[in-house]
Amino acid sequence: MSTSVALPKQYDPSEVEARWLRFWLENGYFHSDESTATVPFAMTLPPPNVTGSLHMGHALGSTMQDILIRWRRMQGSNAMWMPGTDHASIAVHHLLERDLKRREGKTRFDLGREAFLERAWAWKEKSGNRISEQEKLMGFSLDWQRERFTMDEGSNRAVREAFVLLHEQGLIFRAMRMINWDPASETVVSDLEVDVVEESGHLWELRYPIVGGGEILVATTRPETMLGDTAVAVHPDDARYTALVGKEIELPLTGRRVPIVADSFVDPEFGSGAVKITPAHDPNDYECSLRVGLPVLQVIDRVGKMCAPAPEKYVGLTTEQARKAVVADLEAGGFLGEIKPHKVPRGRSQRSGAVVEPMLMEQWFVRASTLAGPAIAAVQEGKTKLVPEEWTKTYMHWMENIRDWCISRQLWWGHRIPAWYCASCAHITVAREDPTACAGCGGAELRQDEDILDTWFSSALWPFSTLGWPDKTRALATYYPNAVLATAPDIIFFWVARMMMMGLHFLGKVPFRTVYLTAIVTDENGDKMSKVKGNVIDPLDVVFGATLDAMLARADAENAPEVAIKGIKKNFAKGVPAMGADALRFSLAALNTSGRYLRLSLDRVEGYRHFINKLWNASRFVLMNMDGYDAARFEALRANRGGWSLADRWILSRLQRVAAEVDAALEAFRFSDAANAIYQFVWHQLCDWYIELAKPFLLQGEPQDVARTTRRHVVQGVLASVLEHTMRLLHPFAPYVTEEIWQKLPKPAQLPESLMVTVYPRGDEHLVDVEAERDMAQLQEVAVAARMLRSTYGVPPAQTVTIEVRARPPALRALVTEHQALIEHTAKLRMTLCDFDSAPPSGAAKAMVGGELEIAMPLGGLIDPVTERARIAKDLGKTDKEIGGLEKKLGNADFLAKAPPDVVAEQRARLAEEQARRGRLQEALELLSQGGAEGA
RNA sequence: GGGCGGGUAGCUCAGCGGCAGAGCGUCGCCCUUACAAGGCGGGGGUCGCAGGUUCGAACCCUGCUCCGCCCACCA
Repeated sequence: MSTSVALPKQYDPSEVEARWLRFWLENGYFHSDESTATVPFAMTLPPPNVTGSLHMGHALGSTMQDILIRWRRMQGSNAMWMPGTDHASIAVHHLLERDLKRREGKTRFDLGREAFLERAWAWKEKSGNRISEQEKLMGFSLDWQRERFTMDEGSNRAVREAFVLLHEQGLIFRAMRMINWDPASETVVSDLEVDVVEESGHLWELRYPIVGGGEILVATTRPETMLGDTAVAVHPDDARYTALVGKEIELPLTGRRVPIVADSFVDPEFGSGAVKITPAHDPNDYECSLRVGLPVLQVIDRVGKMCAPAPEKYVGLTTEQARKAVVADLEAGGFLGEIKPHKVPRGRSQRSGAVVEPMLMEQWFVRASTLAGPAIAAVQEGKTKLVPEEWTKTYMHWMENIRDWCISRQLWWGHRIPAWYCASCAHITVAREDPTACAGCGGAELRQDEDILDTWFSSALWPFSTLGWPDKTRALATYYPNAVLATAPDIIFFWVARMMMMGLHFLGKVPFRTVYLTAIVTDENGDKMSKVKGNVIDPLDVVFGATLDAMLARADAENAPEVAIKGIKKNFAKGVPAMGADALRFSLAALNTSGRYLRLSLDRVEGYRHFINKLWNASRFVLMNMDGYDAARFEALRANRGGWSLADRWILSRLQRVAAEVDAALEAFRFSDAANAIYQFVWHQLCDWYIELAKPFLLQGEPQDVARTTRRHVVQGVLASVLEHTMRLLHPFAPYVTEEIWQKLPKPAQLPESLMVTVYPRGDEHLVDVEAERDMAQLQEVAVAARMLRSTYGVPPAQTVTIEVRARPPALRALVTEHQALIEHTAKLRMTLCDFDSAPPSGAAKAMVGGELEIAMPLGGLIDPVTERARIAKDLGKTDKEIGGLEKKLGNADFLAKAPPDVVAEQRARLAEEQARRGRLQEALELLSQGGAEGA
């Protein structure tokens, strides 16, 4: 038997969350077993960068994943959620090298490869698991025993295996290509890592003297590259230049002579129709040089400075300095024509921000076009579905136009390329184990390729490398393919597409059945959160709270710029209140509609914190009233349906409906629909109505009053049971508060130790009570109408009013009579039932419910005829408008002939109701005019 | 230059052929013993513009317009 439990009036998440997190972890509830026979449901967490800390994008994505995994686990699936972190090659370099520069004034080259890597590992050991700790605090039920890292032994082995296999198959190769060079990080970056921005620059016109007389005009946005020119090209059909093709020009400043060539890529309409050709530093020019057969002269080096064979005086200058010098010298020599402002697209490295230099270099590539085929087919055939579906086009478009993927990087932190060059022959040995001899000539003098692999190479293998591949493990057999991958749309190309290609290639199966693309979290103004703008809402600040001073101190420690400090002061003037993980999680779910962006503001989260608190207090109320309750006895009463009221039947029916709604919504990844359905149920059905209706029955009566005691027991049981099931429904969204409440609720003995391993409710159609829902809805309308009259006339709460209810249909009369107490309690007044055709007292305020029930509130002299007339006239106006529309529709022969019969019948019924309503309202208005005249 | 998404209440967004909705904000009344982080009630919309299809359009089609985003080697 249960006794009352007292809870604090305000919910304090901090203590509760820490306690249950420990409990879940200690009891291994997050762990999954690949040998379990139940249906597997596996997901892989997109591994965050080891450099990172949890940001709102992670919080959103991971909350949606945790909702799915907790939901499926409760449904009985073998739910596995794989955690891990990514070594994030460039990001780590960036961070460590910046630090090295600041503290010791050194570069990574001063330190050397080995020493640098030592530091990197030390740093990783020290701060690499910070983000995992943060994920735990959010309540994410990741299977921590499986936690992996993209540079751990298993991943290393998978990377080697994949590289070697692809190389054997000719899908990885080494080639001289035009690549994107980041001179700040001194590495190649892939096409995806370059952001092209249109910047304002200039178009310089250069006048190249032709050998033998005359000149030819060329235009360029990068005059400094002329030092590497090896030709001038014109269109072969351009009559202006036909005679010049084959002649040479005297390339200013260099003393070189280069030919005038014809190539059809030249647009005769642009500028002069002649273009300078710099094969080493422009992709177009390089292509042209291949077609025409021109030498390639590299005049810009790895750090973005001019180098030989550029003339001595320019060597060592940055491209920017060189530009000034070259322009000045050209001008001095009379080689400069017009200079016009011009928009130039400029590629910048995403990570370093440096202007990317197109360079011709030998690098390793993945032949993506071959791998893309199956990845395209799999999506076309629906083996993998993208949700929301719109993203399919984006994926397809990119895949169909995919280019070879440059995978080598001139960095140190990462997977070193398993290729060895031989001192005595040209053979390149690619091997799983470090070789001791050249596979070509047997020579012993081998040198391993200095480069490492693009971080995304190991990420591409992640869905199966984490499950033991290349070994054929039980885990791989059970959890591959994953059920769902949830990630942000900005890494569809970087990651999703590449996992699809690699997964299909190595396993012959798609890596996941559904890709759920999350929204991008922005601030309340729709701006992307950025540290520079100072508008970043840190998820853990929301959970634990943060003062403005603490936020500023943190920004200062990160050397945030002045604008960021200003932004923080403006956006977080009062700091961030502590709201708990549940409030944040629920907010993210409730605001996550199918749009591409999710605007988050602290106000919104605060609103949902109110919801958590509301739930807390409703539970408090229930627990305060559980004296003498016995769950077993209730189950017996439930079996024979003894003593059930309309309200009991109604709330239980509503519970079934909300469970069905949540189930359907989660199946369709409609998280906001699911969250809002629960919100609506808890607040507006359970709290606003059922708990209010329960109150009178919870009062302790005389023990010998058996009927009353039984009734009380039923109400207690309904409350406890509905609340218990509500906790289950809500648990994936707000795991902590629901566990806390659930543990305290009186409940049948056979349930497990934790809410998170109970069975998730599914809506049961048989338990939906249509009649109870319909009756309850009508009674609610009556109560609401009565409250409206009361509120309109400002009847003081202390004043007892008796309303008169007039209803025409006998069933409605019976319903109202039977549930008089319900109406009186919820509208806080007394009521009498009168004959429909009897006249209400003069000076009564009136309201209609539908067309056949009227409420009259006698107010004696208190009624204000002006207010009342205006109110009723407005109501009448609306009704007239409705009738007008309906009559027009029903008067239309086409409508009657072509619309489905049920629609026609429905419209007829509505018309009848509206007409009845109009009659009654008109009467009221007339009566009021007489009464009003008398009164005045 | 191509492609994608969006314009619905003051704000944020659902609805995507059959009575225009929610949350928040706003206004009025109320400390009614679960909750003032609360209760009750009210007001608020030519569904971006113009055509078309349909018995019927916020919803489907066409054009226009404005706002985002992604892709693209034009000097």
